[in-house]
Amino acid sequence: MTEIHLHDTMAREKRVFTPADPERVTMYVCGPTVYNRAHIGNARPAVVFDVLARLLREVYGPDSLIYARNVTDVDDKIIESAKAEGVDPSVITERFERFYNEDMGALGVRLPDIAPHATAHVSQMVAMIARLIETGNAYEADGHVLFNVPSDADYGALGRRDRDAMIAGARVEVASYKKDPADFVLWKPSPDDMIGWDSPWGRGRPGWHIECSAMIAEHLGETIDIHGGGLDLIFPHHENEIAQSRCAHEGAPLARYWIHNGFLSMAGSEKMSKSLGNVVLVNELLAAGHKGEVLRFGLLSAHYRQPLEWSESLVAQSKATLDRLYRAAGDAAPGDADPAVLEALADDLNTPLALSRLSAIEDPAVLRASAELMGLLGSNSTTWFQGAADERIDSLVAARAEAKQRRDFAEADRIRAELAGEGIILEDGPSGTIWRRD
RNA sequence: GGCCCGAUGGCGGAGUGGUUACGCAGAGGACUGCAAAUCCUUGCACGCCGGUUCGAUUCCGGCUCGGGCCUCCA
Repeated sequence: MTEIHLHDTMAREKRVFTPADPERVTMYVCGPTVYNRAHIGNARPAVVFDVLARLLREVYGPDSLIYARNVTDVDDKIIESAKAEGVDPSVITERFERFYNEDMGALGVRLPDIAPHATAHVSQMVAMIARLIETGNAYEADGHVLFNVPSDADYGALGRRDRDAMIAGARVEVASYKKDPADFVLWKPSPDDMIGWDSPWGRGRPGWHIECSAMIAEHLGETIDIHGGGLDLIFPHHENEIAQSRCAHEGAPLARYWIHNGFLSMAGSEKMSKSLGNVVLVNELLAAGHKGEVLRFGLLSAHYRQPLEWSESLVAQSKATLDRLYRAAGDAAPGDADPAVLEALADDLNTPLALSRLSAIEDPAVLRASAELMGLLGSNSTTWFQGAADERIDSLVAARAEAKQRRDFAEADRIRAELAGEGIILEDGPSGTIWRRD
């Protein structure tokens, strides 16, 4: 069996991946908060962990992985959007979850096995919060329930920061009801006109961090194999998840491997973020005519832990490379994957190396199977280059062939130029002329 | 301010204590009626300053620049 190595954020080094149970590998990735459309930076973790899921299925068997990616469908930003539109929050969350799945689907991201929704797990959250109060790790104050950070001696291990650093750097005013400035919210009160649930502490709604802890315990267990997400989630989100889960589960660690993807930035600027307004939405890129697979290739062109600068030229290069790979693959059915490609992926998901190894593959069937490990080259090449069939183009191509036959090159070139004006490129090969959309 | 990460040729991007991938773009050639595609050939790099070493892009230290996190941003 292929040995997988993964960089574990907790250990700060690459470790051999050994699942607790090879027949039931568990992975949880923090999914979207559904209140707006995904930008290309949001797509990076979705694509990266999609590739990891494919790798795990390749190595351990298709049915041996349980991959869960949550949907955060209760959140203050959602509440604000709903209020702004004068609709129920579910209208917002259902709309943007659909958009999210459409956009990610266009990038070749498969749906996870489980997509738990926060709103469907409030009772589990309430139970976990109650348990944390019991164990002395949480307390009720002013309608809120807070996790008491000093009660957890191991707090801060993932992000490697001590309490003084956390407090010294705090850029948000500390709420007066907190016993300790580092304490974070597990439950907060909701006014009557706001979405909320009844609880032992009054009507309210859960804090963000408890959602993931409760859903992981419900669907995957107390200790999972892999927990993933973006680098920015290390602190506070994952740190808090770890503390909640460990304290509620008698010290059982939440995850055995922590995997974090690096950030995507826009060329010449800083982090792409909603608050900075420098976002490029996935659906906008698609609408501009970029194929989802091209975007996927671009996202995989850098190692997942490296920073990635998104640019027009990255998209253009990705397309050029993918075009060449599709030509090489032709319409061959997938055969056996090249071990060198699998080996690159097994080495901490080294997709740039894996992609480069595709170039060395001579056999179309092997190329196709190897690329499919990364969710690439899934179409047949005719569809890739031509899209929908077009009789008008076919007949023009036929007319040009006739013109060529009678050596009327002026007419042949006229037709070729006419099509070129529409972005159609002709290629004369030994078996006739084929066309493609540029 | 604290913690963390990065810096490789025109561009993207692996990797390595000593012969330095691969792709895109460029140049030349073959092929083609001309192109396109393909094939062949080809130029181009390891941020700066020290140190360790027979030898450093690779290890160590410092610096510069860039990026991320510091309570709900992937």
